[in-house]
Amino acid sequence: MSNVKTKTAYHHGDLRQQLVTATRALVEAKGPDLFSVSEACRAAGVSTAAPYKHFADRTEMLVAVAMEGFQEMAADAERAVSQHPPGSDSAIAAMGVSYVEFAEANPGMFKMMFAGDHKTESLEEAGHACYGSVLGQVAARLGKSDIDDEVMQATFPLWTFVHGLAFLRIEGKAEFAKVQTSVNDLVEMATRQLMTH
Amino acid sequence: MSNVKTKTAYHHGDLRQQLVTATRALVEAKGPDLFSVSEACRAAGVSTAAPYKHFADRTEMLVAVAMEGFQEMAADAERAVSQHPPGSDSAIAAMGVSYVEFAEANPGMFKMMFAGDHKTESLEEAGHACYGSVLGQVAARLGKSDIDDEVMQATFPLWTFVHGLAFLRIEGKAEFAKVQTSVNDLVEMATRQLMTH
DNA sequence: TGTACATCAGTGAACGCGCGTTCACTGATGTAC
DNA sequence: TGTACATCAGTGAACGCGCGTTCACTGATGTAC
Repeated sequence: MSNVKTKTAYHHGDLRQQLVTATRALVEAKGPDLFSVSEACRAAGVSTAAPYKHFADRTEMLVAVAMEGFQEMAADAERAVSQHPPGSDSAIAAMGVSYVEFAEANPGMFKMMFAGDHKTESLEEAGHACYGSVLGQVAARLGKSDIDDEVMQATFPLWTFVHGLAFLRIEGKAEFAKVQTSVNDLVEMATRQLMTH
Repeated sequence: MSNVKTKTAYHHGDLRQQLVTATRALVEAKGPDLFSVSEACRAAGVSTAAPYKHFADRTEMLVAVAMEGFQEMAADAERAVSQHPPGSDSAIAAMGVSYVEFAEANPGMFKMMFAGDHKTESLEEAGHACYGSVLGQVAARLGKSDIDDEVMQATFPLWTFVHGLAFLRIEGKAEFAKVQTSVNDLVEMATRQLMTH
């Protein structure tokens, strides 16, 4: 299989994607700060100089992983929301649940996406796109056709809640606090409560 | 002044505390993963071998900083709660606000305290002590004399919310989401809403 | 189809660097008499 | 009070290590004729 890799990878191959995948695995395994270019190269089976044909530096490799994260997160949210009536509490809650589930499935990447280091215009955009679809649902829920200030004020507490839940679950604090309630129930309850004025 | 330091620090001095302070500053400046023993030594004005008279290794230095964090956090919460009627919504909200304010004042330390690396029994204890005083307030609010399951289920969403708010504010996501509502108002509203069943 | 050439992805060796930790040591301090 | 000694906090040099990045190179591929 390393044979196949080598064959397809050389020249116009998929080394860039292989490196992103390796970087992603390392970010999960030891965190973005402890990720090293050398180790990603070892994992991908190439020399330590190879990445510089695809990325300007170490940071760009991490940014590529974060981008992949935002894209997957957006896709997850889209899938979740599509199974509920648009603008319903359950649609909003479903997006929240998918957010937490993404974080639990990709804790290293999730933390990195929100770590604030390595900011890029395209990363910022990807983040806005994710948040935008939540804003859209809340607007629909409030019977509004555009995203005005009221929509934004109403959405932020929901984000706050699911973001906190994502982190606490990643770090095992749900066990620490002896909570057995499922993510689904927690998010549904909070959505209902926080949407009440 | 480095004179004074040297004079008082040598032999039975306060090098340990000086190193903790230096480590703390570095954790704030560049994060716990990028903290280096050498740099802390430079900051404290001692040789790189000196810390090993006070700490077993690099990790122990970070643990000491996290401990300091939990103690300060607990003190802040105590101070905040003492200015409100015990078991009131406003007392609970005040603890939440102090949590977020601590995080904003010590973002690096805060993230490290919840990062999950470097777990220690005494750190775990310190965390429990912090959470315990919130549980106590919620129990009082619910008219209970002990911390039973209902109290714990009621408390967790509150923690979730303020934890999420702390992180989002640290990372500047409140501006990202164009929210101007103050931390105080956000926490008070959420407390009221999440305490409703 | 065959050949000459330009392109450019990946190589492998090297660089300078800062790191965590260890070691035998030194010399200021505290204590026993 | 003075002296001899034990303690032990801090030194400075050294260790082996893995890192990010650069560099001249090689050789497979795509293209023009």
